[in-house]
Amino acid sequence: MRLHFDRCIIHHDFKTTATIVNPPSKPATQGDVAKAAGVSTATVSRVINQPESVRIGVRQRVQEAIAEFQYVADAAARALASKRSRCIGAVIPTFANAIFADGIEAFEATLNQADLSLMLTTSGYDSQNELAQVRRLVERGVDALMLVGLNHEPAIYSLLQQRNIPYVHTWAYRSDTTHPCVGFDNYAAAKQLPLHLTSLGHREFAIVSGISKGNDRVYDRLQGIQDALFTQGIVLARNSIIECVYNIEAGRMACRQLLQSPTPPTAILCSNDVLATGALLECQSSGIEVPTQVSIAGFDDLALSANLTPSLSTMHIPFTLMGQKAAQYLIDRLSGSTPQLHQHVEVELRLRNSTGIPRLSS
Amino acid sequence: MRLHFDRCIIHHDFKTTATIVNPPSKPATQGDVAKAAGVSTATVSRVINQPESVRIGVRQRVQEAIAEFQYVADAAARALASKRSRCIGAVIPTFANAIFADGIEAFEATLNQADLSLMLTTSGYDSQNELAQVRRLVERGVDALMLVGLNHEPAIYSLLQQRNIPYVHTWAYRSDTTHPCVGFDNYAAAKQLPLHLTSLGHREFAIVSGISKGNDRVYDRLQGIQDALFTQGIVLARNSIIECVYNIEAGRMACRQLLQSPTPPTAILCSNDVLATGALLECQSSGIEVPTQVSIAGFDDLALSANLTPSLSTMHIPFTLMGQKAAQYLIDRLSGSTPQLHQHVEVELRLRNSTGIPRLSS
DNA sequence: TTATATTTTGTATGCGCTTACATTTATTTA
DNA sequence: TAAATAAATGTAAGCGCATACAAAATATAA
Repeated sequence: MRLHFDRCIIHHDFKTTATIVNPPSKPATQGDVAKAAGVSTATVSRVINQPESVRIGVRQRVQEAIAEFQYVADAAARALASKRSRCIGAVIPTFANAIFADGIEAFEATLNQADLSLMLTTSGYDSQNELAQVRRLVERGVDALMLVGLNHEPAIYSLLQQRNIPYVHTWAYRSDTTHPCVGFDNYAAAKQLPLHLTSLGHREFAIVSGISKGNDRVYDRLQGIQDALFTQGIVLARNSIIECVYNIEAGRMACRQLLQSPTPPTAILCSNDVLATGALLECQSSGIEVPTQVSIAGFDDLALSANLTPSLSTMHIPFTLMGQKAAQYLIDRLSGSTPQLHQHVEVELRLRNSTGIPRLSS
Repeated sequence: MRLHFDRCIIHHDFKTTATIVNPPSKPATQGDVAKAAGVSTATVSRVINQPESVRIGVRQRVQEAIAEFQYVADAAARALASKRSRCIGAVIPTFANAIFADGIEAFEATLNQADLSLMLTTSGYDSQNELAQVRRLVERGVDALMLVGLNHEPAIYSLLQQRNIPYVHTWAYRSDTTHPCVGFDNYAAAKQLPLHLTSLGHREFAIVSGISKGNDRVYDRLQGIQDALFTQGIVLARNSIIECVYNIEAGRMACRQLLQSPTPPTAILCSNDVLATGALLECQSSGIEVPTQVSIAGFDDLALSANLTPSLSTMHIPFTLMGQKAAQYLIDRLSGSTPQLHQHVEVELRLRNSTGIPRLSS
């Protein structure tokens, strides 16, 4: 559990092993290995790419030679000759807030298991920027691509079709689209929390949403919330819906603004946990009690959410599973099979302590 | 600020432009462009790689042909012929908690400006895993590599030297090392907060640290804190130092354990904001007032930290600048120049509301 | 055993680009 | 204006692999 006390910095450096540092000579080529093993380069290539097709004895000889030379096949040459880079591209909106962390980590891990590498870039929630990033990835020769959300610049698709590059949409699900997707229905999922709150007796709502323009996930969540409320006979006033960027400060400001209204809501529905966290923290810092004075709900179930006080009621998304399935979809596509075009993952309402019965209306 | 109300999901799809979807014909090659422009492939290559070396008239003709064919140079072929992949690798411990978000985002942006792409992988804070990831990246033919922290498996360096791949360490700084680094002195930085707290009158401390084994940044911070306290005549008992993984739950548990002690500390020093956040949230949920009952300090100044109540006193790190400088170091190395081997970025103490004078000792 | 089918291995071409070198064209100098 | 010099362009040789096809080795059938 602890280190012994020590006033000096003793970097526990890894022991500098006595390995002779190989002079910066040229790395061995397939030809070197072939010569050493007494076979042709074709055979070396085969033991690397389809070992079963080489007789066991020969194969071992080659493998020994490979080990001896520390031979590593040149990726560029392989890519050029095979027309496969074994790299997959992905564009996510941002690294911030760890919104995409779990999904991407799982996506990459699954890819790696299939000996595929990930090339990850960010768009900053900007569709033109996304297009530029996709273009960059295509130029890099990625074999397949992952995109967050359903709506993207058409130029992206022509780029992809032109080169016949498989792709998949994630973080969203829709069955009535020609594009492959792996995710969940943001619209349907977003309906659940408002319905829960109306069942608790809430009638005065406000929404803190991300920027819906150009972002189908945000848009769908926003619509889902509004439609759910509408089924309960509730229609929100203009100033009860605030759209802002996904960060905590924005969530705080939006919350403050809503609570300063002459008719403050009894429940604030946020389309993302980052915004909900901001709202919650704003309440904390201004002494407003949650959920007794106002209920707050989020969406995404980030790591932080369950640990806030009060813990945040939110929608849990199986990001890890989603990332794995998205990766598997592309792997399958690349292997020639035709996986299911639309894949759904189940979300789950997590009712915690930031939501409760409404205060007595004033 | 808002959308008009609408009960139907209207995905504001991008207009499906009437662009004829190019048949999946083969992408144009340099040869096609050359023929169309009436020049040799060498000239096409030149207008792409060193436009100034081609006469303006010819250059334009070639550029028109490139545009007409929508020609994009094949990355694999370029890499094979030029022996440069224009890809840079990076291994970070994790995507979680957004600890590395700002730094990596800046690192990638700077790389992109130099027409370099990033290949990002995670090690899960495991040095063997890190080695495996580095191996993967080297096999992919990255031109250079970025590594977080100072201590790594020696095998990594032999791999890199063998192939003469430039690399840089980040998130840490040390002048007495042969390895290039861009970052800050974790040891020196970690000393500041404890000294501030002793100046406030604190004498009873506890530390919540990350796992120091195999992690030089955590180790240095831990030593820095202990050494700073030592200069004030304070030596911590074994059970006042807790090492745990970097997540909020762990921070909460550590905090709970410390506060349950018969002689609870008046100040808890955390080597990271994630742990500090956990500690703070634990205090909130168990009704312990911060800083009146216990002061809590963090390290890193994550986006969340300033928004907690009370806001977290912590050490601000210029992650964006650090990422930019690290990228620039590699860009310079690749361009043949010899940038400064050790580059330092300034950290800054951010005293906020989670620290204060100690409670009356019981 | 021989003829035939099957598996294993080698030969040789080319993936699409960069670049050293040779050649041509433009520019400068005397 | 011609000769010398400099700049622009073309020629052609790979870069290191994968793979179609041919050839050789082995297994199977008759």
